[in-house]
Amino acid sequence: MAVPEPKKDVCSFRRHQYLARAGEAQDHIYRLEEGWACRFRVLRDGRRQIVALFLPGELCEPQWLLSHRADLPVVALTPLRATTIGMDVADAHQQHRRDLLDPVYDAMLQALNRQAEWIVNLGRKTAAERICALIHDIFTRLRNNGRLIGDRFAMPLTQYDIADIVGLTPVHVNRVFKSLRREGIIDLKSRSMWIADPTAMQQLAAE
Amino acid sequence: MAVPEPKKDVCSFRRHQYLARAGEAQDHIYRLEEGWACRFRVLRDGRRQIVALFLPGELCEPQWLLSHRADLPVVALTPLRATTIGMDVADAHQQHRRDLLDPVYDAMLQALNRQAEWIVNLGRKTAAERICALIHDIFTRLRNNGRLIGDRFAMPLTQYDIADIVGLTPVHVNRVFKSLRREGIIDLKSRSMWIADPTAMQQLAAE
DNA sequence: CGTTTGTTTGAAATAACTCAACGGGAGTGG
DNA sequence: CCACTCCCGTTGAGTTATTTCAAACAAACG
Repeated sequence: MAVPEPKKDVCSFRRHQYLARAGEAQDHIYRLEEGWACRFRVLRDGRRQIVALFLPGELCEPQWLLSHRADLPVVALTPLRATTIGMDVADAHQQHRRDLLDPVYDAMLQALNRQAEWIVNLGRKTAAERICALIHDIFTRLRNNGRLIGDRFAMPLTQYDIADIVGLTPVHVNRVFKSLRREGIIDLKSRSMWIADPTAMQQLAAE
Repeated sequence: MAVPEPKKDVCSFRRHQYLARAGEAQDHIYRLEEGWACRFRVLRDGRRQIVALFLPGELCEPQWLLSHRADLPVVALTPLRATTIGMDVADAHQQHRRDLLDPVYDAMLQALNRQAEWIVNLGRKTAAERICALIHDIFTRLRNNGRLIGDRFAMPLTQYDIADIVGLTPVHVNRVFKSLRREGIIDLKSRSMWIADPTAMQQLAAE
C-alpha cells in the first residue's frame, strides 16, 4: 500500500515580510532553506521582544500542526526561501507514520527547551552574558545544520534585532560588541562573524 | 471493545521535595490536585531562575510524554498532592483516543505560550509590570481552575520565589509590593491575596 | 547622489542591585 | 512555657548596570 510522501511547496519572502500574522489560522508549517526569521511580540507602547529565532535548516513553528493557529506574528529577518509542510503530515497520526512526525515533535521539544533557556538568560544574566549566549547558540545551531563557512558564519542580525532578542537597548548592545571586539573574542564585519573559541564563549555566557 | 481508562496513582510531596531531578528519565506526568510546584535552573554561580510555575488543577510537564525525560528539575513550592498520568496514555496514539490526548497537547501549547509571554515580561517590562503580570497570571489561572476563595486566592510564594520568577532581587520585590499595597492595588496577608481590579491589574502589567 | 538604515560615541539620568541590619512569626527543643 | 533558631519580610544608604537623549558617521539602496 503506497502512502504518499507529503508534498513540499517552495516559497520565498522578502526581508520584513510576514510569514504569519498574530491570530492567523495556519494549515502548514515551514522549513527554512535559506535565511532567518523570528516570532515576536509588541507591547502597546511599542516595546518589542523577539521570542523565537528561526535559522536556516530548521522547522519554523512546528506547534502550528497542533494548534492550527499562529498565536504571535512571524516575520523574515532576511530574504527567505522555505518549503511548506502541510497538515496532511498531521494525519500521519492515523497512519502510524512516526517517521514523519518525530522531527516535528523533536523541533517542538527543542523550542520548549530553548525558550526556557532564554527565560534564564533574560532573568538572571548580565548584558555581556546574554549576548555571548546568543552568539554561542547561533553558532551551535548553524554548525549543527552545516552552515559554517570556513571558520566564520553568517550574522545577518542588526544590532536592533539583537537588542530585541536579548532585552537590551541597541546602544548598549553596541557597547558590549565593542568590548568583545576589543578583547579579541569576536570579529564581525559585513554580516559575517568569527569567534575565537566556542568553549570560552560558552563560559562567558555563564552557561 | 473495552479500552481501559488510564490508571491514576495518587502521591504527595513535602515542600522543597523534588518531583524530578535534571536529566532524569520520566515514565509519567503529574496532575496537581493541591499545592504548587515549579521548574527551575541554577547557574554555576548560584543565580536561580524559575522557568515554569505549576498551579493546582494543572498538568505538570506534559512534554515528558514526548521526551520521556525531565530536562530541568521540578520541585514542590508547597506541600503537594498529585495524581500521575502514565505513558500508557501516549499509546492513545495508536488507539485513536484523541479524547485522552487533547488535554495533554493543550497543556503543552499553553506552556509554550506562557513561556513566550515570560520572555516578553523579562525582556521588556519594568519591575512593577513584571510583578503585576505575575499576579494577574496567577489570578487568572486559579480562577480558571475554580480555586478562588471568595474574592481572595492563595499566594503561597515567598518573595524569594517571586524574585526567581520575575528575575529581580527579593529586596526589590519587597519594595514593589510595598508600593502596590500603599496604593491599595493589592492586599496580601498570611499567604492570601486580594486584588482590587483584575482589569486594572492587567493594565499595570502593560498587558 | 540623496535618503534611509544601521553603527558608533559621549554625557547625564535612573532603575534595580548590594550590603547591612532589624523585626516578626513559626517551629523546635529543653 | 520559654528560649532559641531559622526563615521570611522590611527598611535605609550607597553603588552600578543599563537606559536615555543627542549627535555624528558609515554603509546600503534605489
